[in-house]
Amino acid sequence: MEKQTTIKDIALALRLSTSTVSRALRDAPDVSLETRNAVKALAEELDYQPNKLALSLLKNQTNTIGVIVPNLDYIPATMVKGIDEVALEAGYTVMVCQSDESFGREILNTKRLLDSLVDGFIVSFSSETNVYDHIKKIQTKKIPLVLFDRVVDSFSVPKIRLDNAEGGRLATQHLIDQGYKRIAILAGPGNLNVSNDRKDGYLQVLKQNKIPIDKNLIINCDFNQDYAYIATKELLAMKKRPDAIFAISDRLALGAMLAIKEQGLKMPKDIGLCGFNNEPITQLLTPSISSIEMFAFEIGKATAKLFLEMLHSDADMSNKEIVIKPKLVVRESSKRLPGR
Amino acid sequence: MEKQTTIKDIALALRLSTSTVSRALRDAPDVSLETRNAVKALAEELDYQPNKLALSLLKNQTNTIGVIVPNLDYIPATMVKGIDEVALEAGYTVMVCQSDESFGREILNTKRLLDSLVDGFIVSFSSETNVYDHIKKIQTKKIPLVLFDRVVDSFSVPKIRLDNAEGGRLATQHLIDQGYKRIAILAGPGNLNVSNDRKDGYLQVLKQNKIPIDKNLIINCDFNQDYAYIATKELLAMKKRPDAIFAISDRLALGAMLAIKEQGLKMPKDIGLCGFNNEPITQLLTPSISSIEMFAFEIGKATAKLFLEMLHSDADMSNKEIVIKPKLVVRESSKRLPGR
DNA sequence: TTGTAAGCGTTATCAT
DNA sequence: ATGATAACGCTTACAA
Repeated sequence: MEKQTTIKDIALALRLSTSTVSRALRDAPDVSLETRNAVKALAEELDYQPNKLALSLLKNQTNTIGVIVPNLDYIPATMVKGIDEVALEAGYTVMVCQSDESFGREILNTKRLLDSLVDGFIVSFSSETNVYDHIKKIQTKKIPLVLFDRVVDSFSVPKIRLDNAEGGRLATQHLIDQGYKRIAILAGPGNLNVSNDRKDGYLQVLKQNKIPIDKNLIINCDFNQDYAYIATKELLAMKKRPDAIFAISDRLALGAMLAIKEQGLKMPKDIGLCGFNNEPITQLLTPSISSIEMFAFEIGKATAKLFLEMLHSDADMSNKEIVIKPKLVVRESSKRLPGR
Repeated sequence: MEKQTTIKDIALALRLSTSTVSRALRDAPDVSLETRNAVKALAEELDYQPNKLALSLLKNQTNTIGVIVPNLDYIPATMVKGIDEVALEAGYTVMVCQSDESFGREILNTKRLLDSLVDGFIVSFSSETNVYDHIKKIQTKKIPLVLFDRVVDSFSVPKIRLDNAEGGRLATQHLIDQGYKRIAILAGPGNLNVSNDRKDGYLQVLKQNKIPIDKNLIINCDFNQDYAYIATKELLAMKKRPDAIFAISDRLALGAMLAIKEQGLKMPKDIGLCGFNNEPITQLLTPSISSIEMFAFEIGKATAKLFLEMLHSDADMSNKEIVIKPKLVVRESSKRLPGR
C-alpha cells in the first residue's frame, strides 16, 4: 500500500502552511485566487484524497451506518439494497453484518460495529434473540438506533415494520373467502414480532368468522423449509386434516408445498396454500403460490430515511413508528373460486 | 453519541501518563503489576474501548476489507457469507458494496471503499464492466486486490473462480448423454468470463461429439429471466427447434422454463433443460431443474483466505489462481434415460 | 518503572 | 491572506 498524498506534501511543495492548503482545498473565502488555483492544480496532479480517518477522528463521526440483518435471503438483501441506496445518496457508507439467525453472531456484530465507531445502528433481530443487552449498550452510549422489520416493542427507538397482523388477516380472510374451513398456520419462531403478529392476524380473522380455533393447527417453528415440510406431513396425517395452510414465510410455504405434493394432494382443489413475502419464486412454482407482498425495498428506503432524519434533527423521535401496509397477491395455490 | 472513555481519562484519574496507561493496557513487560492492575480495573469500570480510528490513523491500516459484488442474489450473497466468515475470524471487518450490475455503481463503490481506506479489495465484476481503470487505480496505489468469480485474465492479481468451462462441458455432455441432439445455449452477457467459459465448454463438447455448431442456437443475453423467456420463445418457434437448452444460470433457466411450459412442451420428454449455479429453487420447481453446483460458500472462504495470505506474506502471488471444480446435479428436467 | 514528546492527517482558533 | 498551534486518541522512541 503506497503512501497517499497529504496536505503536508502539497504545503511543502508549494511552500505554504498546511492550514492554507486546507483552506484552499475547501474553497474558504479568505484565500487568494492564486494560491487556491496552485493548490488545486497540484492536488489534482498528485491525486490528493483527503484522509477520511483523520477527519473522522477529528470530528468524531465516521459517516458510516452499521446495519445488522438476520441473514441475506431475498427479503433482507432487498431491504439492505434500499437502505444502501438512500444512505449512499446522503453520503453515508453502510456496513452490513449478517447474524445468520444466531444470537451469538448478532452480539459479535454489534461489538464489531460498535468499535468500528459507526455513527449509528440499523438493526433487525435474529430469530434466536430474546435478550437485548447488546441493544441496551447501544442506547447507553447514546448512539442513534433504528429497528426495522423484526423489531421489539419494548425499546423506545424509531421503528419501521410491516403491518404483519394485517398481512395475517389478509391471508387468512382470503383463504376463508375461497371456502377453506380448517386453516392451519405455520407460525414461525415464537419470539419474533413478525411471527406473532401474523399469527394474531390469523386468530383475529378466525374469530371474526366464527371459526373455532384448533391449537393443533398452529405450528410454531424455525424459518426452515425442512421443518415446514415435516410439520406439514404431520398436519396432513391428522384424522381431520386441515384444508388450507397459511405459512408465514414463503420458505415455509415451500416446505409445505413439498409435503403436500408428496401426499398426492392437489392445490388449490384439495388444499389451499398461502405464503408470505411474495418472493419471486412464488410465481415460478407449479402451482404458483399466493403470498403477501411486503415491499421490502420500500421498507429499506424508509428505514434509512428515518435513520438520517433522526441523525440530523434534534426532535425526539423515539416513539416514531412507521408501519407499511402489505398487499395480498392471489395465485393458483389458493384460488378455487372464479373472480377476485 | 456520548463521549467514549479514552486513555487520557484513565491517565488523569490515576495520575499517570497516557503512555503508561497504554502500556499497562497492552501488557507491556515494563510496567509494575500494581499500576497494571489499577489501570485494567479502571478501564473495565469505565468500559474503555480503544479508539479504532486513532489506531488506524497511526498504523495506516483499517483492518477492513472492501468487497464489491455485482448483486446480492443467492450466489454472491453466499460467497459474501464465506468471505465474511473467514475475514471475521482473522480480525477483519468486511464492507460489502453491491454494484447492482451497473458499471457506474461499481466505480462509485470503488471510490467509496478507496477513501474509506480499506486495507484491500475483493472484487467480482458487474455484467456491464469492460473498462477497468478503477481496478488499475487500485493497483497503482499498490492496494492488495483479489478477483473472484467474475474475473478478468488481463490483471496479474490473485484470482479465484469456478472452472466454468468444465461446468459448460458437464452440462452439455450430460444433455448429449441423455440423447438430446440440438442443444441451444442461453449464454449470458458476452463480456463476462463466466459466460464465455461456460459457452466454450459447450462448444468443446459439441465438437468432441461431432455435433455441428448452429449459431442460431447460441443466444447471448443479460442475466435476466425475462430476456431468457423471450429468447426461448423464439428458439421454440424455429422450424428446427432445439430439443434441449443449456442456460448458464438458473435464473435464465427459469425464464426458459416458463416459455417451455407456455408452449405446452414437456420436460424432459420433449425438451431437456439444464441450468447453472444449483440454487435451491432448482429442486423445488416442477420439474426440478438439473444444474451445476458451483460451491459458492467455498469459493467465498477460499477467496478470503487467499486475500489474507497475500496480505500477510511477502511472496509474490500475483499469478496465483485457484480454480474450483463444479459438479453436475441431475434432476428431472433433463433426465430421460434410466440410470446415472 | 514511568514520563515526555513527536507523529499519524486534518481542521479550527487565534495570531500576524 | 497566510501561518502557528492545538486538538482528535493512540503508540513509540527516547529520557529520566
